[in-house]
Amino acid sequence: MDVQKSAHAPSPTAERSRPDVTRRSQRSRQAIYEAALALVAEVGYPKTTIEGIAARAGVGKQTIYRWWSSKADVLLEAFLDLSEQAARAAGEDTHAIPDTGDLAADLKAVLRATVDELRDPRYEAPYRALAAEGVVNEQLGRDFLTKLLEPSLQLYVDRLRAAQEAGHVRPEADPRIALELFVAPLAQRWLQRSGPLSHAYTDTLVDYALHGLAPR
Amino acid sequence: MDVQKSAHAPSPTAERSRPDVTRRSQRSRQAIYEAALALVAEVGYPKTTIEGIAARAGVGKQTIYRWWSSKADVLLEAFLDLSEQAARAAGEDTHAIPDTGDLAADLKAVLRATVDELRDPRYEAPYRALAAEGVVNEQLGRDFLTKLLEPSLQLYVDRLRAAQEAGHVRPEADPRIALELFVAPLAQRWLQRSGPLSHAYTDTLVDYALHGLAPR
Amino acid sequence: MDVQKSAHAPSPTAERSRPDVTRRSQRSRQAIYEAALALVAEVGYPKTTIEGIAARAGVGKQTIYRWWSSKADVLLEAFLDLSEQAARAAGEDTHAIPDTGDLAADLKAVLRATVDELRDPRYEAPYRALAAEGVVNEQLGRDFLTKLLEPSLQLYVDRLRAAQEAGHVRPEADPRIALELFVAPLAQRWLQRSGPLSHAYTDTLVDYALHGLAPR
Amino acid sequence: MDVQKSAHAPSPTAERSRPDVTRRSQRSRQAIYEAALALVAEVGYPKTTIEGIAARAGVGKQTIYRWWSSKADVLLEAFLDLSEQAARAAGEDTHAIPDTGDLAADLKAVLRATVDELRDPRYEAPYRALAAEGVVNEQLGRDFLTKLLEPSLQLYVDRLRAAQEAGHVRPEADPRIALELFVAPLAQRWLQRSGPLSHAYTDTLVDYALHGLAPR
DNA sequence: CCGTAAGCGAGACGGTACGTCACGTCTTCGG
DNA sequence: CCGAAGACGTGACGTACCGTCTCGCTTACGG
Repeated sequence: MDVQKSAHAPSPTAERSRPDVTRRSQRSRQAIYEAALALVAEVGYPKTTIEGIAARAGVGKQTIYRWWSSKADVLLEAFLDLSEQAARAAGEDTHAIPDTGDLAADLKAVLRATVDELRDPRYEAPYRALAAEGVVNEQLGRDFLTKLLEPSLQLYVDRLRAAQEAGHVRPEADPRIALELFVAPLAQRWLQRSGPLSHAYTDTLVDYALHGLAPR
Repeated sequence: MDVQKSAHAPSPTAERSRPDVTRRSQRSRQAIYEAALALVAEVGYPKTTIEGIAARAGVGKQTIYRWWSSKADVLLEAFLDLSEQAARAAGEDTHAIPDTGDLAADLKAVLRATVDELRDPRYEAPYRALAAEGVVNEQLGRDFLTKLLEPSLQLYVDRLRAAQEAGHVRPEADPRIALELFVAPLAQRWLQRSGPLSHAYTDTLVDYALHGLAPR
Repeated sequence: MDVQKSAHAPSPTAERSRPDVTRRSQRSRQAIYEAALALVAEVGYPKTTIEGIAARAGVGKQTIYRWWSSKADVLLEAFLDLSEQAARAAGEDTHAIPDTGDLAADLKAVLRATVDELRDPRYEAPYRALAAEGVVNEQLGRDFLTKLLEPSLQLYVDRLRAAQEAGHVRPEADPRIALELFVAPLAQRWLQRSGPLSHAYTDTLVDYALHGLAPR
Repeated sequence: MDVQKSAHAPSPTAERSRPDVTRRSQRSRQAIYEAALALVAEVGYPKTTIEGIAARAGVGKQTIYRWWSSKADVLLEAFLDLSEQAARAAGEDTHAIPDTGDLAADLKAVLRATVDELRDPRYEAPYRALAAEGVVNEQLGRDFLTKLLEPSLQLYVDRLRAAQEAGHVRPEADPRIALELFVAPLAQRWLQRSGPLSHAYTDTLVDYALHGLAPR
């Protein structure tokens, strides 16, 4: 049966006729990523427009709308792509947290690297833009969190668990919360410009978080 | 006397023809505040437009452009006005942190109240919008910080210093950094939706921050 | 040959990025013409706005700005289009001046027809508007003259020259000036409402012009 | 004192509370006339605004709205004032048409003077503006006609009647129409820029009009 | 190996909002 | 109470982008 299928079946599996991924132009995709990052860096996120990205990438607007649903979406993918490139360029486990046995030292080292990264002008503009958009746009916020932040945070969870097993952290402490004690203040300062970022600052955070504010 | 004064000295101090503040319509100003807050709550910040605010407030666009420089600026003032009203309505020392002698209890009480406030739908939308805009727009970010956040943070600084004098906090700890240990994680979770907000959560933060993660 | 031409030479002759005429929507164009003429007739030229035309035509403002430079420009083209349609509808030589051998009779016939046309409410409003705008706006005035008036005036020149050859008009008379003797007074009366328009009036003009005011 | 004055009786006699003419500031009036004429000459009629006139005249907007009903109205009065001044400056019967007994010569002389006047840059801009506005705005058109044009035209009527009595013009000719034969073409050429203005041109008009186009 | 259907660059289209300008009204002060 | 000043509600301006929609034109595949 099904003799007369006649299938111009537009969507094999998809519910909403997604374009044919195999025919996608990688050339255009890369050009769009580059244009998006460049524009955000040059004129800021709000003045970055889809038309502007298309023009700069030498691409039709439809090519953007075909593959992404919004400006924020383009930028998120562009940023992820940038991160991957950077990661690949810098060798494998760039962001894995070392385990020298000295938890405080390991955390300080990683946070110092983070501070340096946050100051890299290539990252600053798009990162801020994504963070801001995520605050207001729930869908993007979730994507930003799961695709970009969670993987890094998981590394802290792993390291803290190892420290617990080694008896360097209170066994009943929840690592998912514990890591916020030094990560959140850093993020906050950077996002809100509420104070200077420095290695000394993150070192202090680690000390306070590990040993508490109350006198021993 | 002074018959031939003729002095129509227009600007006593002004640098560039600012409108005459004494003639400002308080009626319009209030209507604009209300419209702005309502729209942000109803349709979200990005879909809130100056034209929309003007229409809803029954006001000309120019009346907005005359007194504010941007949508964010309007919203910031509207929010400040809302806060002031709320403060006046709730009696004097609403936000002062109590000092019962038990620092942990006092902090937990305040943070629980903060959690409740962050969940108030009247505050959520505009607060998020302002926080997001401040991330990307440096000028607004600074205003947001100094006018809205700093006064609250200062209360923590004061309470922490009192605790230091009472010997409940290590004397060498910097209160400005110390407060970030419990304030920043809460802010972060709320802004990034990276976890549930609850009284239990903030209680935990206070415990971790005061006593540290390392075993005693 | 020419394998690597790569020449995407964008503008062969163009001076400054004119829109692509081949992609122009004829549907919109006609709708704009109709809306413009209707609005001028209904509310008058000064109260006719580009926004109004766009709204009535169901068209974006930009579609007007893309193809025309001003309200007057739209109206001029709309009026030209209207004239062409009317001409096509009325057969070929509508406006050609007949040559029965009796110059006075021929001129009177044509001027009577002109009087009737000037009273047609479809023509009155846009025609007045264009004439008025042309007085003040030199560029439009020239367009109005060359595209709309000159062709008609040329018909008078032709007829007068034929009359000269037939010995019915003084051979040294300049037809370009001569025609003004009966055309200009009619135009003037109509534009300035300085007197009633009637067939008797134009007949009189022709008589005066052909035979002069001085007694014979 | 005067605590219970309360009398803000708005309109003592008038049907529509016209302001008290006796208190009118002549200083402001003159300043407004000058500003209006200057602006029309400098930036053109459409870009001349009431606000601009008020600012340039050092006058409140209300002072203009109190005494005039529209921009066109201001300009008409300003122009009338200018004409009167010019007339007063140039002695009495400037514009009276001479009667030397030679009608053609007299008309040529007057029309030559008119051509010269039409070229005076002080007159050109406001005159054009008023003529154009009058075409489209019936009320102003009538005022323009009766206050500015009719008095001049009447002079031609008078001169033509005198010529009729002297037997130099056909007795059955209607002077009101006859004058249009040379006045309208000149006006038309000037308004529509449909040809050069020169003394030779107006001379020709007079010859054609007086002696006709048909061969004698 | 050739037709056909996709992705593509381009950009016109119906719209919405922008930020500015001028309108005509209204209110405040000073003379 | 006139007049200078100018804030106000209104509405049009001309521009910038939005997201959708054709247009040819490559370009890869499947009969």
